[in-house]
Amino acid sequence: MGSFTNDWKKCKNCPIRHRAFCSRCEPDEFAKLESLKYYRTYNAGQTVVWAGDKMNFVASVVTGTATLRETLIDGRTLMVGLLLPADFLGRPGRSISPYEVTANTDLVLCCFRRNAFEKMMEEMPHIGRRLLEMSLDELDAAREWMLILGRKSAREKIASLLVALAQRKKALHQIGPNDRLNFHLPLTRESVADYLGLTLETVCRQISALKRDRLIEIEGKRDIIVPDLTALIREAGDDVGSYPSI
Amino acid sequence: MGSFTNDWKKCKNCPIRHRAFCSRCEPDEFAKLESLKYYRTYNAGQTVVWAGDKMNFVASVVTGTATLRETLIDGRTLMVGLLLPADFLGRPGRSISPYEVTANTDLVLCCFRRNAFEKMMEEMPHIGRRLLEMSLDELDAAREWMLILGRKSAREKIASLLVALAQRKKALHQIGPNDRLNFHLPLTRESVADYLGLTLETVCRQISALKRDRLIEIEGKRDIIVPDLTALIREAGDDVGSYPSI
DNA sequence: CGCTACTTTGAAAAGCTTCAACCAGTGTGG
DNA sequence: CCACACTGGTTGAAGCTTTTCAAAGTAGCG
Repeated sequence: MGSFTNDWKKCKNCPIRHRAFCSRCEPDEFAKLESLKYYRTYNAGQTVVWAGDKMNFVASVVTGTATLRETLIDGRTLMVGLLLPADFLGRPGRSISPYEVTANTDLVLCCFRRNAFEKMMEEMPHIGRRLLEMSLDELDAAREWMLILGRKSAREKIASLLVALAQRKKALHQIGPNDRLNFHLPLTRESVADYLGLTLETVCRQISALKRDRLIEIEGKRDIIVPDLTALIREAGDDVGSYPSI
Repeated sequence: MGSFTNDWKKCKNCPIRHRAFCSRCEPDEFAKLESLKYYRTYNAGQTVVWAGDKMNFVASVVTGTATLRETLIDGRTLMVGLLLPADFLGRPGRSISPYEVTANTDLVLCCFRRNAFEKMMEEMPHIGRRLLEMSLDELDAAREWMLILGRKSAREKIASLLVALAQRKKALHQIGPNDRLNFHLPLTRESVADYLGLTLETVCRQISALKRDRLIEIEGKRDIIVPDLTALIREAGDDVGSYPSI
């Protein structure tokens, strides 16, 4: 890559600057970060760490997405987390990763050696505070996901995932309440199954059923149109009122 | 209560001092904590906060246990967390509780007004750091629980819960590898079901099945004896090697 | 004694998975 | 260029697991 394509490697141009663990750092602190950070890139499908392996760095996702996956002895697996840009990977104070981390798309990580990061945390209280906030957000998200996994039917699970993706699209693209709401499903049917604790056949059938019942339309295999988000939220078993700005 | 029963109200005698958010505080910091803290007590079954309600304090569990519960519009519920002594309740920076918190047994909380706590966090970096550690532990636990909810069979779910309780008993009571391993199940069948995403009938049947298959023995309704923990771990679908000191 | 809360068990029904076949699109080597 | 394999997706039928509905047993307590 020519240097003119590397603008994002300066902290001040970094696309995740305002949401990552470093979002509250001051200019002089960014200088320190700049001197310690390094980038790693992975291709879609590559594994970042295996479950139980040592991981000597922590990182922010800069671009792309990664999945956290847990496995039982007999091979059954479940995705337990999805890392989006600005999300944090790794854990200060522990070197063994309890889950397998895989690049879901092409992935760029902004990395720090774990020891260096821990020392930085001591020096810059901003970092620890932001990291606490992010962890608590993830904890809330994990618990909401537990409710989906433990109590929702297959149809409700699929609807919940589609609602979540639709909400994200809405938030990112400032889509008005009357615009046509569409988005790309960034996962294979198998990954959806892995995410929701279903089999891929059940995922297929339920997506087909939602289409048949006119709750969604599908272009190609992966592009979803939601004609009536409120109806889809109801199908997900959620309270329409609990969502912002419907 | 006479003052002679209140020894635990001094931080230095507090039973959770070495594990709670304050575990790394210095003597002068404890003085500050002592001046701001106050206690609340709840009876078994009482609600501490309703989902969506404002909560103007944060707290440590001193004695007893509490449950975090999420609910769908039609009334289905799932326990998404179990707070044991030393665990933290509430969230700095947010006042609305996303879940219902209920006292599972008689419960004593060591409380701080949220504003006061947030100011304390600024002043004492120890607190934030310990809280981050605790949150990350909880996040790992939540993700492990997601695997149980999403991929395990009813029998495996029950076995997993019993293994977890057996492990806790072992850790707390220094039980040797050859001692008889028994513990009290601190939940009704209905609560177990709520915890594992099952119905209470399924819980009953699976407990009966485990008993029939000699993987557990039962005294009364709630006292469990585990003759062979390794066998029970296998029944839970877990890797025996992943547990410490079997 | 007769509540009430908790537990157990059975039978039928629903829901999801498993096994199997098949389709569509894409890339590859003869 | 076509045949072939490969990946991802769809659909059907049978079977198994869990839920639902129903009935009845047990223990603690006023």
